[in-house]
Amino acid sequence: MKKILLVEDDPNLGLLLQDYLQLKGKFEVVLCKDGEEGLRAFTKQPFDLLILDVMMPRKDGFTLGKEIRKINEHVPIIFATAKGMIEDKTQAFNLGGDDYITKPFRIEELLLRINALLKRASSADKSEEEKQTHFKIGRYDFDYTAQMISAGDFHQKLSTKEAELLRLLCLRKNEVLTREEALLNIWHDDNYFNGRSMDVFLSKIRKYLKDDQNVEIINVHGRGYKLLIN
Amino acid sequence: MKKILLVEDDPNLGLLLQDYLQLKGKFEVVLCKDGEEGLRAFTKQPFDLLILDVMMPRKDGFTLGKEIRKINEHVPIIFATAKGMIEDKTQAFNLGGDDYITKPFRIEELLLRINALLKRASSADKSEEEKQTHFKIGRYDFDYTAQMISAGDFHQKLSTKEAELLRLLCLRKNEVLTREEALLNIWHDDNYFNGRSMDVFLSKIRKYLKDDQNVEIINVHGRGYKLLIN
DNA sequence: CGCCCGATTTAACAATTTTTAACATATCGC
DNA sequence: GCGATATGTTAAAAATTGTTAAATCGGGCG
Repeated sequence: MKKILLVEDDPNLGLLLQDYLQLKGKFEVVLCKDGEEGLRAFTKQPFDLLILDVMMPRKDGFTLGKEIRKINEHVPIIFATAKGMIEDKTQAFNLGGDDYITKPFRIEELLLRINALLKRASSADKSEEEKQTHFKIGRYDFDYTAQMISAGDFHQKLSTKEAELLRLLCLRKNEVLTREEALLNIWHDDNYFNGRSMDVFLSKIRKYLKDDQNVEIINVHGRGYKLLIN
Repeated sequence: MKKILLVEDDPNLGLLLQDYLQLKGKFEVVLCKDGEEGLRAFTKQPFDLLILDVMMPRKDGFTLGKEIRKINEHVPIIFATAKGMIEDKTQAFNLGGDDYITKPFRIEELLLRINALLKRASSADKSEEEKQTHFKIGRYDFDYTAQMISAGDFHQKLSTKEAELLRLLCLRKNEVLTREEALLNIWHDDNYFNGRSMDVFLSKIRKYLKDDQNVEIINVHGRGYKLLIN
């Protein structure tokens, strides 16, 4: 669960945002009522994203942002600013891949930006291997994004779960993909029923790949599966 | 190159403006001589900006503007009005971020406002990613502001919701646009009926794009949609 | 006002995807 | 080999999505 630091001096707005982001956004939100408090919170625990009100007593949002940048170069920041304050000041920050939003704003709009920034941040630190979307499986080509297996003019569309499972197998090809890893990755919960569901998908995927004798998904009893190629 | 629709009944002024804007402004300018003709042109092809004379026979500029706003919420409009006509009437429009200019005006003044509006439309207070208004979708061009899909001389007008949904898909192309994100963004409320409504729009958009085999909107079961290009 | 029109929503039904259930088979420790 | 557990396969049930048509809404116009 992602953790957000929200620094906003207006308690009405602050609490509203906190509630909304916790409920709708499924985030853990720490609320601070001024810049000083915000800085203390930031030094004490890690956050995935910061939302800083610009107009605040004691320490304004831009100042706080600059201080935080000295401690952490990468954490994404969203500045909430009144109209007109934008042009000059934000320039300093826009380089860092941060964002700003002008008050008043729709709360859905804020959620959108949060997700966009978090996504950008997380895709940046994904390992090369996890970005791979095309796989060669014997004589088949598997396009994870398009959810499609092809071989010559043969095309087989895959459902989302089929594609996700096959992708994990490919990433671990010739090694064991544990049932637990697959379940946590795709179903986000390792329980009996999800396990049985996965078995059904394994069965389907094997059917799709049955025409190439050099491709096989074998079971490693009690541990998981291995995609063997050649 | 930006495309402007100019609706002006005085042929002298109309041709003069058209020439000037094409030469100095580097715009493509379509000239219509009354409101009816203007509305027809607007529904047939995409425009980045409209200049409407207010005093016109058959259908005046304000009426035309209102009708156009019904079909398209976003395209920027400049009204050319005689002195004194301004205060009351324009109020209805000023909300939409439109502009007006009083006749007689210096032509440089008009050019200035055009550029200001175009810039505002594209940069307002939005984050980098959200500024984009033109998208290439396979062999189609999608103009979000004009709410129009084009390919060669084929033009398909989109409703507001259609355009917003397609825009979100474009912003996330080849990635998942979650149902929740789309619903919060466009409907501002994620519930069963809005979800079903969205499904209907998806279906429509797929029809518009069906003639390019390289373009596909696939479902990611339980999560959302992916716009695949190539 | 009542009518028309297009945009959107609601409803109905079809198709697809995923889960659950049922039963068959395999593996392991003993 | 035997019982317990794990896996393979198929089919039915449940949930989600696709599509089409009808109902509704709201603005313009006579």
